[in-house]
Amino acid sequence: MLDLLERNSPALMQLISPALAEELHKASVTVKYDDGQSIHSRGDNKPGVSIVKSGAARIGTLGMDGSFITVSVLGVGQSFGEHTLFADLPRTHDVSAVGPTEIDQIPGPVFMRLFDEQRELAPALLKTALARSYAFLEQLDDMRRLALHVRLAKFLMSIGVANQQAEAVIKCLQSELAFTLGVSRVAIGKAVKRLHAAGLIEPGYGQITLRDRARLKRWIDAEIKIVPLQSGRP
Amino acid sequence: MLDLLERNSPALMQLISPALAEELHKASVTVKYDDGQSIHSRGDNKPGVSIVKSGAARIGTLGMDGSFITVSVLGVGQSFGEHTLFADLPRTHDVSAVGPTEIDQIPGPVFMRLFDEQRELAPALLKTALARSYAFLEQLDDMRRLALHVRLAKFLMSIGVANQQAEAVIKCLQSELAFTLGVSRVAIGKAVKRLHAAGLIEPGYGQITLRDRARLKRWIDAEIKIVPLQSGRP
DNA sequence: CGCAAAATGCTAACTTGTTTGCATTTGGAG
DNA sequence: CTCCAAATGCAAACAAGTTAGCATTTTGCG
Repeated sequence: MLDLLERNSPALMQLISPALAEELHKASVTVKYDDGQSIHSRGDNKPGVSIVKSGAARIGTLGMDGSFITVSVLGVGQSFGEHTLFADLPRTHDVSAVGPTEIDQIPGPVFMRLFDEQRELAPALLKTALARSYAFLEQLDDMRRLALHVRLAKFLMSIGVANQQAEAVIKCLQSELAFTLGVSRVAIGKAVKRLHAAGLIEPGYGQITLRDRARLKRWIDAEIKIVPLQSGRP
Repeated sequence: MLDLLERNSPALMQLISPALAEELHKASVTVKYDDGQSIHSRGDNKPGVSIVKSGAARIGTLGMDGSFITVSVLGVGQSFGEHTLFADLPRTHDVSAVGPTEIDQIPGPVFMRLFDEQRELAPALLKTALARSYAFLEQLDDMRRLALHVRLAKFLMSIGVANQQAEAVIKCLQSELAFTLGVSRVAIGKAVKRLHAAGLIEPGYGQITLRDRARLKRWIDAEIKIVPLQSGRP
């Protein structure tokens, strides 16, 4: 499943020591879910933190008309639900399993006890919260500022990142891209055509090839027209 | 200045004890800015936390073409820049003063020392970070899901909240609303006309009157078509 | 291979936003 | 009170999204 936001976000479990990770796991109740099964519903009022142990969790909002808007898909090690403890909010989103999934559920009071005892938890939680906050903000900015084909290019770039070579083949359906970027398939089709016409990508059946990632990056930077950010600290 | 996001967000300084607030102030360097003066620029790499002592700070992104997109306007007691310490990010936005403004600047190492010593700081920071995160998310959701006139209604509702009576007069220009919601004045004009036609608001010169806030709320809930959230904890 | 299902391409009619330009209304300064 | 500047209203031409429907290409299965 493609995801716009969590790709570059750190996972809580990777920010803490193995010992603390084990503590968290021991403090939790592990629940198994089948594909598509509901983990939490918007409006639920049972405070606690959840951590994806295996599989993935789709976070989103279910409309009364049956529509569903995905906010993010969390992978192994990622946490959610912190806002029920620290921000006095109920569950704000619907969460469901993507594929067979195990979730470590840590009840509110238990988590708060660990939070008080284990000093390394606070900075790790802050890091995930702030990184997400920034990812959301960037997304908001992009939606206001950038044309769809530029947002698409940016997204494809963020996926193709793992690859070292200039060319990168991305296996994805246009309908998945549409869903992820929150637009229709037709609109994605047009955006793909534009990027193809610019010689940046090569569309295929169930895949898109980035022809030259360095060139694509330069093209994106030129389109975005704001100062590109460097790495965090020197 | 109207702001979409911070209206319902807690301010760091209101979440901590007066003693700790004083500690933070003592640890900081207070800098004065004139209206419009730049406080930070995107890409700056000087880690630290800033707190609005008086006035207000506009957070946004300046495009190379001169365009500026406002993300939020922070009022007295609100903090920013935490991500430079906890999330390993450079300054991601341009920040400038709205009116004569004083900012308490706390250098990174000093803030981290206080963070380690003062246990109440972590939960307060988490609360602000998570509440902002949720506000951004809701905003993203609304942009994808709701028509402009519904978003406008929701925003007017959030402003008129302080008032106890059914009617509430909101002093604001349509161009300010346009700026805040990130659309053109013409689009706001059309949205206003629609809400007026529905008998929900009464447009005026430099103001908009909410005719019946309870009815407006019901109308919004019906349009939004997702489960309205209740208060945080019972 | 041959076929059915899936994915993509494309068109048309429509909606809602943008920009531009100008007319009209309103409030306040002199 | 008069007049000017600001705010609002409105229209036209355009841009970019939506839904709906259907043609075409591709893949994988029997």
